[in-house]
Amino acid sequence: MTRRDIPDATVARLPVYLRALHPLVTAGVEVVSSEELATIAGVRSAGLRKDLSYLGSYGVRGVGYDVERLASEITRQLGLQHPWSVAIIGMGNLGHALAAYSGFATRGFRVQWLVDRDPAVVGTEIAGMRVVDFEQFAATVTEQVIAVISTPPVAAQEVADAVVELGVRSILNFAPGVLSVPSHTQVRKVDLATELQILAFHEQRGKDDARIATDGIEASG
Amino acid sequence: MTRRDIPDATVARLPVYLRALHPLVTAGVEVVSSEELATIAGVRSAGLRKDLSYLGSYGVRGVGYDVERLASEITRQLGLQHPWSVAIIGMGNLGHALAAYSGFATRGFRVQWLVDRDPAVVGTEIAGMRVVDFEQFAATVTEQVIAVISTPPVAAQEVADAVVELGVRSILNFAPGVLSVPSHTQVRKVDLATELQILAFHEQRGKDDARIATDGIEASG
DNA sequence: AAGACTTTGTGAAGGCATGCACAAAATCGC
DNA sequence: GCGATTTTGTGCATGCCTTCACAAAGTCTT
Ligand SMILES: NC(=O)c1ccc[n+]([C@@H]2O[C@H](COP(=O)([O-])OP(=O)(O)OC[C@H]3O[C@@H](n4cnc5c(N)ncnc54)[C@H](O)[C@@H]3O)[C@@H](O)[C@H]2O)c1
Ligand SMILES: NC(=O)c1ccc[n+]([C@@H]2O[C@H](COP(=O)([O-])OP(=O)(O)OC[C@H]3O[C@@H](n4cnc5c(N)ncnc54)[C@H](O)[C@@H]3O)[C@@H](O)[C@H]2O)c1
Repeated sequence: MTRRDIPDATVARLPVYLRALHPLVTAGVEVVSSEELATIAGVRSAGLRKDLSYLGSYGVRGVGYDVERLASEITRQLGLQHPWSVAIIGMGNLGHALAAYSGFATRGFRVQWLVDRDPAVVGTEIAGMRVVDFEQFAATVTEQVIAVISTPPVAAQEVADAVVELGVRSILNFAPGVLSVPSHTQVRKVDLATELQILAFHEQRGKDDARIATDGIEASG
Repeated sequence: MTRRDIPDATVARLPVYLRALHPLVTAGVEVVSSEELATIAGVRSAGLRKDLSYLGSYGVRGVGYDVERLASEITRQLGLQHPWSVAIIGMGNLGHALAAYSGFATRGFRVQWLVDRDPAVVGTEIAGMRVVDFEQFAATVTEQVIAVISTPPVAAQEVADAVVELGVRSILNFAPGVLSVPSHTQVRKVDLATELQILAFHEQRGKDDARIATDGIEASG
C-alpha cells in the first residue's frame, strides 16, 4: 500500500501540494480538508484525494488531513528529506539568474557547482560561489547530483554526454532541442519560446474559449 | 477539415515540430518523411503523422512532407505569421536574463516592454531597452500583448490582476504559486523547483526505471 | 449511546492520448 | 502502362487520467 505505483500525473502534482502546504505549516494550521487544500493548490478536491490516496491513508474521515504529517509524507515520497546537490552548467544570462535564485534552497536543493568553459568566466564569483571549469567539476563531484544545462543549444548535447559520463542520471535542460541520453537517464526540458507559442495559439484562436494550464490548473476564485 | 479541433497534446507539440523543421528549411531540404522528422523532434512517427493530420493533408504518400509548406502551415496554425508583443514584468535576475534572451525574437516574439516598480530600476537600460513603470506600460500598450510575470511571488497576483485589467488574456508566470484569473484568460506557469522535485522523485525511486519527459520525449538515438 | 453530520477513499464511467497496423495513394522502374 | 515500393492518413484497441458519486469511517451533539 505504501509502495503502490504512483502515476506520473500525480507525481507532477505532489510538488504543487507541498508548496500549497507550506504556508499552512508555518502558520501552525493543524488540519486541512481536501476542499481547502485543493483550492490553494488550484486543483479539484476529488483529484487531490485520489492523488493523496496513492501515498497511503493519511487523512481522517470527517476531519481532513494533518498538515504536518501530510507535508512530511510528501517530502519523504519526493525524496526531499535531505537536499539534493545541483550543478548549473553554463553561466551566461540564465545561469546567473539560476545561481541567484533562492527558490531552490527553500525547496530541497543546494546549488553546489557553477560550471562554465569560458576562461573569462571561470574563477569569477557569482552569488557567492566560485565558477569552475568542467574538469574541476568532474574532479570534485562524488555524490548524486542533478545537472542543470544552461549553455547555448549547440553545446547542450556535448554537456549532456559529459555529465552522463560522470554518472549523472537527472538533467534539467533549458537549451531548446532534443537531447540524446541513455535510457536510464531522465531529462526534463524547459522551453520558454514553446510556452509562448502555445499561449499564442490559444490567444489567436480562442476568442471564446481559453482556460488550459500547463500541468496544474489556473485558479478560479 | 482545416478547422478541426486540435487536441491540447498536439498543440503542445507543434512548437517542437516547428523548431525541428527550422534547420531543414535553412539547409534547403525540400522534403522530409515522418520518420526523419520524428527522430529530429524526439517523438514517434505515428504520433507525428496523427498530429499533422489535424492540420489537414499536407503530406504526399510515398514521398513525405514539403518542408517549407509544413513549416509555414504550422506557423500559420500557431498564429506566428506576425510576431507577438511581449511585456516582461519584474526586471530582477530572471527578468534580466529573459530580456537578453535572443530565442524569443527568433521564434515569433518581440519583447516590447520591460516593466518594474522599483524606482532604482525604472529608467535604466537593459538589453538595449528602457525599463518603464507600470503606469507608462499601461499608457502605451494598445495591441494584443502576452505578459511574462517575473516578479517575486508575493507581487504576482496583483500584477496579474493589473494586466488582466489592461486587457491581457495570456500570461506566462514564473512566480511559484497559483494565479486567480478570469476564465477567458490563460495562464501557463514555469516552476523550476517543481521540475527539480520531479527529477528527484524519479532519481530516488527508479534505480531501474527512468525515462519520462516533460511533454516531449527524451531522445533515443 | 445513538443519530446527525462531515469528509475521506475508491469503484465505475467517460474522455483523451498513444501506439499499432494497414489500406490508400503516390512515385519509380521497366 | 503496370507492378513493386514507399510513405501517408486513420480506424481500432489499449491504457491512462479525470470526474462523479457514494459507501465507509470518523467526529460532534445531545
Ligand atoms: N536567457 C534566457 O532567458 C533564456 C531563456 C530560455 C532559454 N534559454 C536557453 O538557455 C541557454 C543559455 O542562455 P543564456 O541566455 O544564458 O546564454 P549565454 O550565451 O548568455 O550563456 C551561455 C553560457 O554557457 C557557456 N558555455 C558554452 N559552452 C559551454 C560548455 N560546453 N560547457 C560549459 N559552459 C559553456 C558560455 O561560456 C556562456 O557563459 C541557451 O540554450 C538558451 O537558448 C535562455
Ligand atoms: N531567478 C531565477 O532563476 C528564478 C527561477 C525560477 C523562478 N523564479 C521566480 O521568478 C520571480 C523573479 O525572480 P528573480 O530572481 O528575478 O527575483 P528578483 O527579486 O531578483 O526580481 C524581482 C523584480 O521584480 C520587481 N517587482 C517587485 N514587485 C513588482 C511589481 N508589483 N511590479 C513590477 N515589478 C515588481 C522588483 O523590483 C525586482 O526588480 C520570482 O517569483 C522567483 O520565484 C526565479
